Amino acid sequence: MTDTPKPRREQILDSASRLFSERGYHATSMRDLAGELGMQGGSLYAHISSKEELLIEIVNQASRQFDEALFTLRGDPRPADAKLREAMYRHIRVVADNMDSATVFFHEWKHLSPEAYDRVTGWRDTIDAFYRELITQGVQEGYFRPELDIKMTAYLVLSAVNWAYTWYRPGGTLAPRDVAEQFADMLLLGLRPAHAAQEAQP
Amino acid sequence: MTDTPKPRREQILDSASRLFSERGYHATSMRDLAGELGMQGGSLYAHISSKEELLIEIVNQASRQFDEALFTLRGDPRPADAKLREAMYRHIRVVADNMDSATVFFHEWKHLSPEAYDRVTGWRDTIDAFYRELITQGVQEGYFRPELDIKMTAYLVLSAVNWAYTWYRPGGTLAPRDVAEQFADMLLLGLRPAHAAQEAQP
DNA sequence: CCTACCGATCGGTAGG
DNA sequence: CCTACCGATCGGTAGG
Repeated sequence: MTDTPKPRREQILDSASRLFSERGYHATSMRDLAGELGMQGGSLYAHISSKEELLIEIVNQASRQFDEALFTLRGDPRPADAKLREAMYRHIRVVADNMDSATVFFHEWKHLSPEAYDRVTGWRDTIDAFYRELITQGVQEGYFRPELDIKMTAYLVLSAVNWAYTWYRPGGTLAPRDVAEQFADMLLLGLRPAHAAQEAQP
Repeated sequence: MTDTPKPRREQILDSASRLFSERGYHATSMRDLAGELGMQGGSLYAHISSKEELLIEIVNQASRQFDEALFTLRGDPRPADAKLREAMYRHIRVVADNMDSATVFFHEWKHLSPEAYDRVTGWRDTIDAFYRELITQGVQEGYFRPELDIKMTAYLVLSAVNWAYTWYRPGGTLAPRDVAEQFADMLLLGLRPAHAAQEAQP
C-alpha cells in the first residue's frame, strides 16, 4: 500500500552522491546514474523530477548534517577551548561520515540554480558566524589570546576541518576523533615548543 | 613574420581559467569561451587543438607556479620556523595571484585524462613531501614540538594555505603577506595564551 | 577567423 | 520500469 518507493529513491541519491563526487555534476549523465542502478535513463524519472533535484537534495542533506552537529553546541556551558575542540570533532566527523556528499557540497554548489545557490551561501555564513562567535567568546573569557583576529582565526579553523574532505580516508587508521584531537592540540598549543626563543630572523 | 599568434592564445587561456573556475570545466562550452573573446566556436581551433588541452595547460601553469615558489626554498639556510613562515607566504601568494587557475587546479584536475591526472597526483605528493621534510627538519632542530605527527602537521599547514582559494579576495585589505603572517603566528604560537592553565574538562 | 556542418550525447517525456 | 523518441547542445572539422 506504500505508493512511494522510498528506498529506491535513497539508492538513487547515494549513487548520485558517489558519481557527482567522483566525476562532478555535469560530467555525470543520467544514463551513467541509471546504469549504476541497473535501469534505463528514462526510468529514473519515475522517482525524481530532475537532475538538479538530486544535487539540491545532496547539498541540503550535507548542510543539515553540519547544522545539527554544530548548533546543538551553541548553548554548551564548556569553556571555549573545550568547545572548539568538540566543534572541530563534530565538523570533521560529518565530513568523514559523508565523504561523497561533503565533496559534492564543497565542489558542486556553484552549479545550483539561484535560489538553492543563495541558500547555500547563507548557510555558509551561518557556519562562519558560529565559529566567530565561539572564538570571540573564548577571547573574552581569556581562553584564547587577545591579539587574535577573529575572522582569520575562524578561517584557520575552518580550513583545517573542511580541507579534510581532500585527504581523509574513512577506512584508515585515523578516526575522526584522532584527527580532531591532533588538529585542536596543534591549534591551541602551537607548533613551537613551550617557552621557545623568539623566531630567529633570516 | 610571426606565424604563432601567441597573445591570442594567452587570451584564450585567461578566459578559460575564468570560465572554468566560475562554472566548472564541463559546464563551460567552447561556444561560451569563444563568445567571451568575440569569436565563433569553431574559430578557437585555429589556436588550440582541444578543450582538454586548455585544462591541461591551466593546471600545469598552476603546478609550475607552486613548484617555483616552494622548491627554491629547499636549500634555504633559515631555521625551520622562519622557513615555514616563508613557505606559507609564497604558497598563499601563488593562490592569491592566480585565483582562477588555482581554483581550476583544485576543482577540475579530476577531469584530466589518465596521464595528466597522474602527473597532478605526483605533483601533489611532491608538495606534501616538501612540507613534511620542512617539519621533520624543524622537529629535529628543536624549532617544533617533538610530539608532533609529521603528516598531520603537514595537513594542517596545507589546509590553511590551500583553503584560501575559497575565501581570499584579491582586491581586499588583506595582502597575501598579512594572511601568511597571521596564519603562521597562530600555528606557531597557538591560540591559547602563553602559560595558560590546562584545558578544563567538561 | 567564419559558415556550415558532423555524429554523439545530453536531460527529459510519452505511452505503455 | 522499458522503449522509443524529442529538441538542444556538445566538441570538433572541412573548406574557404
